[in-house]
Amino acid sequence: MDNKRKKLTARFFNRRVTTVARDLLGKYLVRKIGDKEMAFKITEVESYDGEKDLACHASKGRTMRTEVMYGEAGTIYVYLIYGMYYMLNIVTGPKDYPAAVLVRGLEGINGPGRLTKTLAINRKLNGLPLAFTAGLWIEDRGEVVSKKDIEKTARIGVEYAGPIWSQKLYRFMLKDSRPNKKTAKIK
DNA sequence: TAAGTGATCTCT
DNA sequence: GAGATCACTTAA
Repeated sequence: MDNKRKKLTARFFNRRVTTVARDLLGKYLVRKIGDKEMAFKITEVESYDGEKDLACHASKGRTMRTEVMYGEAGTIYVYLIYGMYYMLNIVTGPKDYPAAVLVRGLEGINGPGRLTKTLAINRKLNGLPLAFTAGLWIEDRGEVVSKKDIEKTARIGVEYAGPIWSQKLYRFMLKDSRPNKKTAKIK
């Protein structure tokens, strides 16, 4: 194994969700399908932190759908939204504490819906541990991300969570790989 | 800017 | 069982 490529373990994910989210920037998401391997740098993430976070699915309590979020750190949480798009999340924090990092953007791929389409991520991965066996894992390739390269903003599409939670700076992105967005309209 | 899409949750 | 909701994308 190449010593520049360190696979992130459950220990990495078993920390505060915002810390994990920030640290995931600059890491590589690796997807292996058959003999083919793809790797993309993570450029944008959001964190969802516990039942108290009204933007978090688990804010309504434990259900069949959210059960995965209560699981072990490093578990893959995939769900379908708007009837068309899969979202990729990584469960963080201790067991029985529902928190997860939503992977929103990779280098060259903007938008969480397109991300999962490109990487062929679907419901079959839901609940699996982030590992070689699932064909999906995250590597540290030795790239250093300094604090000033990280931009913190409010999360997207969570206005229903109310002013307090929708304004939390739980979204992290790399400045230098910022996608060509139209002028950000943050109201 | 509008609309499509289907799983999930909440009420009867 | 029925209806509302939703963390997005694409095409005009």
